[in-house]
Amino acid sequence: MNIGEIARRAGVSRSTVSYALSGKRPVSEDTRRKIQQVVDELGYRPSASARALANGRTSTIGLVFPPAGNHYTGMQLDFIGSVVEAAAARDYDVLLSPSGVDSDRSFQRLLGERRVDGAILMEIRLQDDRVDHLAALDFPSVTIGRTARPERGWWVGLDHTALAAACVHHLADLGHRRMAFVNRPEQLLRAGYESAHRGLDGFTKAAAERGLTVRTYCCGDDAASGQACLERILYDDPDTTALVTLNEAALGGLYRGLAQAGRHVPRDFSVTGVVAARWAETVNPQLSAADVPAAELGRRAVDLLIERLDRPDAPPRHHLLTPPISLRASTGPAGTPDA
Amino acid sequence: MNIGEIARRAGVSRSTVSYALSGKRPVSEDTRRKIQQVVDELGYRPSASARALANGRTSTIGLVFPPAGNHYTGMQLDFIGSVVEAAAARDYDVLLSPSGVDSDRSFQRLLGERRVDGAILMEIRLQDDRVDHLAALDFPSVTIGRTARPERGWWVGLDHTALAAACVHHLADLGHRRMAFVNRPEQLLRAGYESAHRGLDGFTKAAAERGLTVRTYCCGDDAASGQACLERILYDDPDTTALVTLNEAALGGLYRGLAQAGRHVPRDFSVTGVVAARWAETVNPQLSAADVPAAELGRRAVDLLIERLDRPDAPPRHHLLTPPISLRASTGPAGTPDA
DNA sequence: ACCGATTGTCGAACCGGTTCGCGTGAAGTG
DNA sequence: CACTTCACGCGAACCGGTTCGACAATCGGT
Repeated sequence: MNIGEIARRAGVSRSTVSYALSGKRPVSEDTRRKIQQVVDELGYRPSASARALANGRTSTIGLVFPPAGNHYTGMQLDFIGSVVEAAAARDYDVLLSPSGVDSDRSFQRLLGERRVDGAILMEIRLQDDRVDHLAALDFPSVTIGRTARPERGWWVGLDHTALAAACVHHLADLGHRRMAFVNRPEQLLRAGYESAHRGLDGFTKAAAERGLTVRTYCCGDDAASGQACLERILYDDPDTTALVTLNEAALGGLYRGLAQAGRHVPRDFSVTGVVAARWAETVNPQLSAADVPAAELGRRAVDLLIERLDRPDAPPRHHLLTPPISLRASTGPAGTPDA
Repeated sequence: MNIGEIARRAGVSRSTVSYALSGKRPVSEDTRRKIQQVVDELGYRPSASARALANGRTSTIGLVFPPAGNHYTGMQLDFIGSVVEAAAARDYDVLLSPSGVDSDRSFQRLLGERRVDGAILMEIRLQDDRVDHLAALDFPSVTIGRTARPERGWWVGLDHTALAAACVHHLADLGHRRMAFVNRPEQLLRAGYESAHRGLDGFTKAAAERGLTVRTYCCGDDAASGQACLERILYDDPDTTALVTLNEAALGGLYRGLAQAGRHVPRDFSVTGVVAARWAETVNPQLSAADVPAAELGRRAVDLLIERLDRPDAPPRHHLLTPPISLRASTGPAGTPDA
């Protein structure tokens, strides 16, 4: 069931079959029909490996996603789903690669063995050797998130600085004066994860601007850590009346901690942050938050990558999104702290 | 940077390079070292496409996951993560394919174009044309979940019947006499999703066995539907004191509905079901539930598939798991209904 | 000193497509 | 009717690996 077989049965040469199927050269209507008929009868489909070898394109894009041991968040699932779908719509397959660092085995496979035409990277760090490596190789790639020097790159991303600041302003407008920031785990912050850094930055600056009293915390990516973190927040400053978080996975724990401390949301305590909409709607009360448009980011990343593949020396493009805060039920006016 | 280049620089033939790297024939220590040195210097890696074409193996497995439009659940993310990791550990890549039906374009790509050596299928239905199709082709595959006739297949799965029954018994032992079952969306039930069917079955049979009064519901995969569903449950039978659910995504909504109806969990109302541990720990109070060992299922699926690839006519194998109920904080003794 | 076995390497064919240059027969033109 | 033009299809080379059969050199044995 290879192209030779089709050629034999249709009574033409292999090249004619190839041209008939690809349309890269004209073929008479008669032979085209004959070939198509044989192809349909046998259900022939050209081998992806052979084609890739011959024309140097695999029609596959690599999705490099966070290394193991990380707890995956709902956002990441939405990314993956939307990337795969958008790619499929453009006739590309998606190869998953769990990869942390540059010298990683699976990263080597992707690039060195030329399994993919281009790559999409998630979980970007401000200083990211994978990104530098790919840039040095001039390998077509798009990042979801941006490094400290995003000028020459192709990326889609969220303006975490502005989003965290928007959360602060939202709370400050409601009268909150003492608030906490619950970040991703310290390990990720130290590693330089961009969302953790820029989010922290935006929070800190906006808080200073508004003259607020704030504390910032790192928190593990799970419910138990969230609960512990909240206990610590109230221990460090019992007058805290609000928090901003980037940590989806800790959210349930934060809520539990508040409930156990007898703080009612939103009457006694306001919670907001940057979280995927689906997650925000799951907790009780529903979270007022900047909804991460994960599906849209994924789609746009694919669009950019394919554009880059089609026109190899197009100038870099990017999309920076700043979704608004969706008001739900987790924030409210600050009461008098000691009442 | 192909094998010919390496051969030239090392002063040997292409075949010698191939043998030196694969070890499939002995090569003298001297030339082996020389070749290795050149390879290291140039950072040479053999092209995956060429290799796949030559020896007919892609070293890639396909992961067929649910069609678009579905809300993805946390479980699915854990599957994907663990599959990718387990595959990477065995030197396989994972190709994602969003696919519903047999005749699907991306399904055709996977099989027809021979992009993968084998496949793992998620979201199995009792009658599943994809599974039948693959079986007819004798294409190596493993399903996560099992069809109505699983005897001749390779699969890993959860015993949803037993798990749902265990939930019923757990609640009945606590004294609950009137309970509801919250299933996945009706559309999925009608389509024949195995977890929905077997779960419903197990629930119904166990309830009959214990002489309980029960109602069963289908519920959309999101928080809003969960909330609506709970309202309906209490409207249909205000004396309901417990529920069992398979629907992770609706869980938050169910809880919210209970809170708004003034029912305290677990004092006035018990909730249990079959849910990924991470999710069960996120809600407040934490859910007592049979924890879906998604990561383990994913790992085992990869192991089975690779075993099947390595030994093409080994007899079918499978793993049926029945995780115990983890007692957390969402179930408690039934009070007197009218008190 | 001769012979058979062993060891290490090479050349060629093959996997299944794509693409380039060329030949052939029919149609168009003066 | 001879001559260009064009449309169509063919054969061969190539992509970058793997694998098989053959061959030369070395070795041990008698």
